[in-house]
Amino acid sequence: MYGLADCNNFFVSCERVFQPALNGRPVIILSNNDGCVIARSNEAKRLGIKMGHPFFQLDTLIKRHNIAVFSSNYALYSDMSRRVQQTLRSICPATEVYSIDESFLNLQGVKDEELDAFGHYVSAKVLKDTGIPISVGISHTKTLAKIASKLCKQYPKLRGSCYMHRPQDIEKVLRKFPVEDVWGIGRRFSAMLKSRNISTAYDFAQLPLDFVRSKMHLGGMKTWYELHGHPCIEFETQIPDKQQIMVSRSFSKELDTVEDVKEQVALFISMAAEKLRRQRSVCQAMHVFLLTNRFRHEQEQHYDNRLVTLPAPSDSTVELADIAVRTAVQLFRQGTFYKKAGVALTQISPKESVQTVLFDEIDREKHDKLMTALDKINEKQGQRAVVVATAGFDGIRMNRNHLSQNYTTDWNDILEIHC
DNA sequence: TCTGGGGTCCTAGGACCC
DNA sequence: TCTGGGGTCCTAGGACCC
Repeated sequence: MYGLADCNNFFVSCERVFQPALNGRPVIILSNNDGCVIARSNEAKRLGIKMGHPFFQLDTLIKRHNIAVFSSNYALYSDMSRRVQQTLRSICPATEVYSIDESFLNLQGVKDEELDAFGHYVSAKVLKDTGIPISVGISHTKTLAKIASKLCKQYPKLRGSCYMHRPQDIEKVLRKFPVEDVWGIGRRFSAMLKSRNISTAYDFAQLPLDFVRSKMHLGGMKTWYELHGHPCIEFETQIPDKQQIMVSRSFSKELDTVEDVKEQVALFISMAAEKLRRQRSVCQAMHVFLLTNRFRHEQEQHYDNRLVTLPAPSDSTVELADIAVRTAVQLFRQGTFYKKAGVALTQISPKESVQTVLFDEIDREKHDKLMTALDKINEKQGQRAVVVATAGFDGIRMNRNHLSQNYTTDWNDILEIHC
């Protein structure tokens, strides 16, 4: 049996833990740069606010319904996520962190007749320890467990956990479950299925496997088998290293000077390099890109980008920033307004297994020492206490006009709560 | 005025090898 | 009438996820 623990309206729930007055009130959380809606409370969902809806179009609705608005506060959400995972790990035989708000649970060792009670225990324990309400789904496969957890959100009577195992119950659920909500069936495939009158998970599961294979390939087949109760997506115990590390942002104001672009790119590559070092990897290529505002149709559109291969694998912010900034300067067009920029590190490999280059112009040992010192200082003194000079001290040019406090991670904010 | 930011896997097709 | 047949590796693009 597979379990899934899914935090309800996670970002909203995080804000509510520290501001209980928000309970019962519609709440929305905005994407970076306060661009669009990325999380909604049930009340906000009922008002018809959709995922991804542009924030600036919601003015009147927000006033009329007294909707609480927050910029995304990832420092808070990451820390709350860590707490939820900690509780889950303390009571489950094993867990697989799937995303910031979801973990799969390995239920080996829990007897069948105890699974229902166990699910409810997990749900209650996480709420008690962290203040975050969750929905637990338990079934024969990951895909079915996902469906079971979604049922909890629909039916409060289930009290935060749904153990779905009897064939007749599963069939009953699948007959009502929209095919587009099935894990693994996205927008494109649901449109294709709907045009053929396949509208529920049950309809999909009744399709001949050959059809699924021909139209939806391996991924579709896995989903099909999983809906029939045959596991195809296994439990992953260890988190694999990232094969790509990307940092990119939209800016509050478009950038049209090469200095501004250099500064932001230097900042992004520093953040990416830090993530790279955290997983003890090096990269041998980077992708740098600059984008104009895709919503300004009257303006000429550019996607200026370049893939650069490094002379040797590296994890040094100094070296990577130098290359990234020089690439950005080459890409920069005078008279162009850039709305977004980013870097992606690729060709990533473990640091230990790297082959040294014979004619290396860089003193790797020196860079390593410097990076270790830099990471240590920044860990202690807060991010960006020390930066490469090109990155400047102003941070990312981003709107975050509705930010809550860092209740759990920032010492000043913690003091304020307790005083 | 204002429209997010990450990731993964799979497949098809081209380059290249013998 | 006529085209060799396997392979591997890499990349771009499309699908998906949150």
